[in-house]
Amino acid sequence: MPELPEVETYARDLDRLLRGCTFTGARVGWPAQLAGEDPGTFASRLSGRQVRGVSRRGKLLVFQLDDGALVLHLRMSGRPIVAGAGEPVDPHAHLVLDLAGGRELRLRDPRKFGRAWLVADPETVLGRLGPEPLDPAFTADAMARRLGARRCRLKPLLLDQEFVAGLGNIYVDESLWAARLHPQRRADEVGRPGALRLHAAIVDVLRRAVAARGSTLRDGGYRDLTGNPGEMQGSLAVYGRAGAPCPRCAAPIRRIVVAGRGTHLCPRCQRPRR
DNA sequence: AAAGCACCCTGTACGC
DNA sequence: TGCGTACAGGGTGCTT
Repeated sequence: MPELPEVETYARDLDRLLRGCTFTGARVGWPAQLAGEDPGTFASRLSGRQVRGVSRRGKLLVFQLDDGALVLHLRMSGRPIVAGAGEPVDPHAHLVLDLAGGRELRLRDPRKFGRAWLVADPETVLGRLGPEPLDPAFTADAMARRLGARRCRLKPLLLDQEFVAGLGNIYVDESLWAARLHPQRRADEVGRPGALRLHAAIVDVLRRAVAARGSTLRDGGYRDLTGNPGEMQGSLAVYGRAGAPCPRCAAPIRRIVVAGRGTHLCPRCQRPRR
């Protein structure tokens, strides 16, 4: 569930809470979440490591340690929680990392898709990610050039983390609506004007979503570290709004399936070709 | 290169 | 109310 804005919110809050803290142990309830590593080895390697800072790359959380890094991917249902060691542990918190001083970093993840890596160099996990959309290096010119080299549809291309890092289903749909581009348009057919609109739309949508601390679509959906919902859901134009009026032209929003993913668009603003 | 599918898991929403 | 089914904000691996 968490995309770039939600993970950015976690990273900022975790950095404030955990910078300077030391891990003292780990309990692993679902070993597959360690990507093959032995739980005992993981726990002993993590013990004694101090958190230098917490940041985000794409949809991944990066805990820079005094030696190496802990990288977390929350995938569909992951949510980090910082709690006192005495507080009741949610049955879905399969990964619990002990902190000196009586606190714990817990990973609540009902679907168990989340992954944790303890690596010497975070680039071993992050190395294939595409550009950061909120970084100045993500330019409209580069966007136009790279779109022109691809013949696939816009929707799966924007979901591809090697093309651009951090976008997921919500913010791809929102960006395509803002840019007035149909999700099934071929990337090399949008032209320079389309590429410039798409670049501006991605940056604008993500900036607003970060400022709003993410989108919470339903109960049981995204919550920040404290359990509070985001505020972006009220500003979404198309995602989850099938049948509701387009904010721009009032035509009913439509939901279709593109590349196996639910996709929301305005059939009037986003024509298959224009 | 691009597209389609199975798969990894469980909770929730919805139709009957 | 209970039950079956489809679907979910992510990603990988394989085949065509």
